[in-house]
Amino acid sequence: MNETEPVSKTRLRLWLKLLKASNRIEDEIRRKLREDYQSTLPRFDVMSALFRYPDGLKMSEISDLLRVSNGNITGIVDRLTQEGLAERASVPGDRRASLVRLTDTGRSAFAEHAAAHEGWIDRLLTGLSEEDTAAMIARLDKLIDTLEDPRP
Amino acid sequence: MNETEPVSKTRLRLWLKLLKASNRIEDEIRRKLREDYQSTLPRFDVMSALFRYPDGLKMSEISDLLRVSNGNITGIVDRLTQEGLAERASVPGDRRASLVRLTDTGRSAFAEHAAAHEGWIDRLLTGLSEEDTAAMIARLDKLIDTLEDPRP
DNA sequence: TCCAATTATTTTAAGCTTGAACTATTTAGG
DNA sequence: CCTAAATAGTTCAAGCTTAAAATAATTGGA
Repeated sequence: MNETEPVSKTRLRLWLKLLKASNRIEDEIRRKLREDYQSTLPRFDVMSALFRYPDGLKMSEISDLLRVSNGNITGIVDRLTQEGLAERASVPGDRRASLVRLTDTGRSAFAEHAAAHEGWIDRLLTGLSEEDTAAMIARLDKLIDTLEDPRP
Repeated sequence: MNETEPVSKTRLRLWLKLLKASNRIEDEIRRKLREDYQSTLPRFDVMSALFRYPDGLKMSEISDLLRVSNGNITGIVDRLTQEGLAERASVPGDRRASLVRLTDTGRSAFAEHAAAHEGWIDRLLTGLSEEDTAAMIARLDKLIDTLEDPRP
């Protein structure tokens, strides 16, 4: 590649490769969730958040954690509760809010999905050495730090 | 981090960071496209593909390039043509197929969006050094190679 | 105590996304 | 030449996603 490539072009190339890699992995995860569990990645993400908080999360806490809109969470939680995987409970002292928890069924279903998910990722990333994996993690940490920094 | 972490956990951590970084950047790109151009990332992607092929692409060529379903492309191209940014033309000798091209309006709009897009990526990735950028690119190339390898 | 401002969630309209079914057309083999 | 199989694109149902509007409830200051 040309040594005189402007740094903005190099960064664009980095972004396109980042996008390509994450899209390829995500496509595979979505396919496996659908085929093996008749589920979806957004449901998996919501269940994952709820799994980490056994006492439950409020709707807006879920949307904050997952960085998606409240309206989106309403729809996903509606479907999870319809299928008996999650339930809404009232919040003492605040009739506006509701607390969402996984049911026992939901917890065990998620535990199985999560184990399988880890196996899929393990297989997909087998081609990277441990050194490359560690080196990527270190640099992604730096990148994430700069992305989260509110300074311009 | 614990030296004895299983390699599958390390790979899972890598995946989650990859996802976090690409989601943060993508969210910002989507926001800027909507606020500055009243456009969307899928439209940008389709226009980008068409921009690179001035003689046009068939519908299924667009869906192959972008790795999305034909039905999705139908909808996006419908809206781009309704807004005068693209047009469909017939394919000599094959009445099933159609060829999609950007209009002059579409070409100039995309050129502006693409220049802005490069500037946004440049700004978002400013926090990474040139060494780190190159090191990431090299490793993402390896990762992409393994993801594209059809061997199990 | 009252009420404007704020908050929590749902609803809405619009865009995107998939996989499957459907329609129209082309291709290839008998 | 004929027709089954394959192909190109559209339509459909269902799920996701956003931002904004709407509704119900809470909060805090005058």
